[in-house]
Parts: sequence; C-alpha cells; structure tokens
Amino acid sequence: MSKSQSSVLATLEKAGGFLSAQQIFQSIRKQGKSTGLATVYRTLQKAASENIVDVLRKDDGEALYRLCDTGHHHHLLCTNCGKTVEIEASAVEKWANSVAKSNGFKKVTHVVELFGLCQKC
Amino acid sequence: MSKSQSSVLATLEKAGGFLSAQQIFQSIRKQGKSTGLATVYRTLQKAASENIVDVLRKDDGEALYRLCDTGHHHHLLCTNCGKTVEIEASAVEKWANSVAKSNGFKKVTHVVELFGLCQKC
DNA sequence: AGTGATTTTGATAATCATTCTCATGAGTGC
DNA sequence: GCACTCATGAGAATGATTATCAAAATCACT
Ligand SMILES: [Zn+2]
Ligand SMILES: [Zn+2]
Ligand SMILES: [Zn+2]
Ligand SMILES: [Zn+2]
Repeated sequence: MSKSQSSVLATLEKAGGFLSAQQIFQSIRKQGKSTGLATVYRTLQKAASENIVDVLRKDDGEALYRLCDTGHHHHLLCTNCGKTVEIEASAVEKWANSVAKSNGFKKVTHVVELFGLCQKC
Repeated sequence: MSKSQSSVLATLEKAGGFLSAQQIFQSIRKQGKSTGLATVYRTLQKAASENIVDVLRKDDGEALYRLCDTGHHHHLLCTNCGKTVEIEASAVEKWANSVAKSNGFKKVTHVVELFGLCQKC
C-alpha cells in the first residue's frame, strides 16, 4: 500500500462517514499532500472491490464511499431522516448467485436496498 | 399529458421493467417518432416526483426507471445487450419484510435487481 | 550506489449521463 | 386568423468518472 493510497483511506477513516471522491481529493490537497483524481478513484475502486470500502449513490448519482470493515452488506434506509442500518444478508447473496448461474449469467452484481420509515419518523 | 410524454411512459409500460433514459430515447426514435433527450428526462423527472415511476441506479451510476404499478417482480439484466429475465423471489420478499420489522421500520419497500453478462455477451 | 524492469502517479484529455438554453413549434381560446 | 402560453428538441454546458501516457517512484539484483 503506497503513501498516496493510504492517505485516501486515512481521509475516510478520519471522516468516519461517507465522502465523495472529489471531497477526498480536495481534503488531501488541503493537507498539502500531492495527489491526483485518478489515484483517488483508483484507490477507491480497488478498496470497493476488496470490500474494505462501502459505496452508495446520492440521488444525483454521485458515489459516496465509507470505510467499512464489515464486508459486503446492504442497507435499510429511512427515506425521511436518512438513518441507515447495515444488513447481513447471506441468504440473499446465495440466492442471487444461484439465480444468476441458473440463467447463464456471469460477472453478476446485485442491488439490494430496503427503504422505509424508522421508528422516529 | 402530451403525445411526447405519453410515449415515454408507454415505452416503460411495454418494457415492463427497468429502462434507462437513453434506452427509452432510442426506443422511441426507432419507432419513427420524434423526441429529444431533454423531453425524456423531463418526463421521467416529473413522473418520479409523482411516484409514477421507480428509480434505481446501476453500479456505474446510470439511473433506471420502471413504471410503479406493474406487478411486483425483479430482474436479471445483461449490462451489455439489455436482455432481461424476470425473477421469482418470494423468499426475498419474506426476508425483506422480516428484516424491516425487526428493525422497527414501517412502510418498507425494496429494490432487488441483478446485473451481469448473459451467455452471448 | 548503479542499472534496468516494473509499478504508481497525476496532469490532461476523453467519455458519458444528465441538465441547461433558447429558438421553434404546437396547442388553446378569442 | 391572432396573440398567448407552454412543450419540444437540437445543441451547448456541466460534472463525475475513466482512459492516456510520460514522468517519477519503487523494486530486484549486482
Ligand atoms: Zn427516520
Ligand atoms: Zn449482497
Ligand atoms: Zn447480453
Ligand atoms: Zn420484491
């Protein structure tokens, strides 16, 4: 793990929540460190594929990243206040893979998101 | 509702599943009808704000739209050629409801879509 | 340290969905 | 027909993401 790459993840760690790639880029620059957008995106891409970073999309389509040590999972999102709950869904993972295989599909990904109103809302 | 607008929704209805704005645009053009991307996006935007269509985002950030009142079901979509397979997922339905209840969420909806490459692609 | 191979970087250009602009067209009522 | 309003759509602009590629850093081995 190079110096450039770890500063990307360090920025995420310090933030403790979701950041966009552009935010991470500017944050690193403000610290006086050298970096480029390409490196930020490359690092986030690899981190996401290794499940050490969690990705979700804003309404406008921009991707947000968050350090995530719990591996692949899904979310239950309150559509009113934005509260999110992380969900373990191994049953769904297995189901998704078997459905894909039985239909001859490869390189299968899936979107599984739950929306609703939390107790407060 | 103008002629242009209804052809956008008609395209969605005929598809019965998720389509991107670009797919809708090209589909209408292939039918020989006149339309513009701006109109397609405007129509989808308004329809989404009125809850006439559901919106979700692929991994690459592209938005997909579906008519709301079609019977509830899920899809396996080839990200290259657009081939879609309808999926039975009663197990997922039960799972989603139980997860939502155990977290105290109400009025829960869910998005479950699979993406991959079909045999030809 | 020196040398050559391999990997990483980052400025820049390219891509692509989406949005903006605005002149034109279609419709509506008088 | 005529004025008015609103929808349309071609093209430009936006903005995030990705691709290029030469320069820089790192590595492997002497
Ligand atoms: Zn809430
Ligand atoms: Zn999953
Ligand atoms: Zn295909
Ligand atoms: Zn379902």
